Amino acid sequence: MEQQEAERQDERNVEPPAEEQRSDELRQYDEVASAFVERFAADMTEAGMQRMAARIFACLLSSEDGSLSSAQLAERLRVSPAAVSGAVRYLSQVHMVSREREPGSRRELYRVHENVWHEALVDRDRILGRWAKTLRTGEASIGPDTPAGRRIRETCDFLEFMQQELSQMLERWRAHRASRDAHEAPRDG
Amino acid sequence: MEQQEAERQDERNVEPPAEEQRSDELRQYDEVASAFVERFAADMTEAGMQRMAARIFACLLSSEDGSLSSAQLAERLRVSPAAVSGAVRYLSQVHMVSREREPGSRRELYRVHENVWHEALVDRDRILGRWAKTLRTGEASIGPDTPAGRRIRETCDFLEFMQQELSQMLERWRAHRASRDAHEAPRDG
DNA sequence: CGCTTCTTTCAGAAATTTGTGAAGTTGCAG
DNA sequence: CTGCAACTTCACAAATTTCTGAAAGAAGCG
Repeated sequence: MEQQEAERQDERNVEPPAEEQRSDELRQYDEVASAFVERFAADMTEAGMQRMAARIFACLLSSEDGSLSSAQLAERLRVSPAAVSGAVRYLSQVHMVSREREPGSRRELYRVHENVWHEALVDRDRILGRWAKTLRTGEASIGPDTPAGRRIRETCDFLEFMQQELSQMLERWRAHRASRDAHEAPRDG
Repeated sequence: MEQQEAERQDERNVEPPAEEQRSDELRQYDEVASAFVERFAADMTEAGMQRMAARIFACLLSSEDGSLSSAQLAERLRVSPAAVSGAVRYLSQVHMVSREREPGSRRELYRVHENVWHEALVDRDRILGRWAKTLRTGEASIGPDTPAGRRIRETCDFLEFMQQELSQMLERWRAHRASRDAHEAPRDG
């Protein structure tokens, strides 16, 4: 229920012309990853996510080992460290990215949580809970026996139903993935 | 995965002091419904929905028979008809509100779709589909056998799993509701 | 037909969000 | 303890979104 106006950022900074020559590591990144990052970030943005947060998340997702430092992100996305900092804070708050410290270094690594989607759905669950609470209160104050009250209750019932289903779905996903992995990679175990 | 900064609009125009005296119909509205509308709208806004759209949706949801005219909405929410018009257009696009014409009148009624949530989830399904498509393309271009490729595929697999589950969930909801209604209101059948 | 009523469209003002540069903070290292 | 490297915070600038007033567009009614 919360996608935005559809299009918004089509041709953004997806400029391939590698100005002078950036760090070696980036050569490969510029080639293909950037295209994916910007496109997937656009999808997420359209669905209501903050743009910079979406870009950073996509960038981490498509990175070699799922984690990058602030400086690396700033370089790849061509934005200031400040922008990275702000977006990462947001992503941490919603449990999509975790921060870790490289032992003997001042570098901090941001990593996509292994089960991002699990985390994301837990948050979603929290949101649904808040909505349900508001709706129950509203139903009571408006009057449970009025048409409006009934309509609100119906909505609330649905949300609570969905909340239950959500956790069961995650259960099934874990099972699904487990059996899939057992089948596809029977070696090693 | 797309809730916003948490707080944003706490004390907005929830002013109870009824200026001079507005239309009779509004007396009751101002009392309690407005509080609910603004609060639920805030919840939805925090989850990423456009503010005005959220307010209008909440207002319709808590209205006597689930439908109001542009003028009524403008009056209740204290905004210009123009703002209503824009938000309603958005709500129509995402299938949360439908417009209907009162037969012998120039009035147009906006109505919350009977199964708003069904509609909303269908849209959600569409979004997931788009994401999955982007991810598949990305997986291919980045390389299915790279760590990043595998991570992207995992994400995609999950989304597609969720897409399937979504429709099954709606099925179960219909069953759930049907049995509930049959139990709670066995008369009339 | 033209008047009246209700809604939409459009240009622009206001408010909000987003991103930057610069200064500040933290912590390793010599 | 001084220096440096990496990240964060802050004030401000830019871009975007959101809402309004005014004018135009429909549609019933006399």
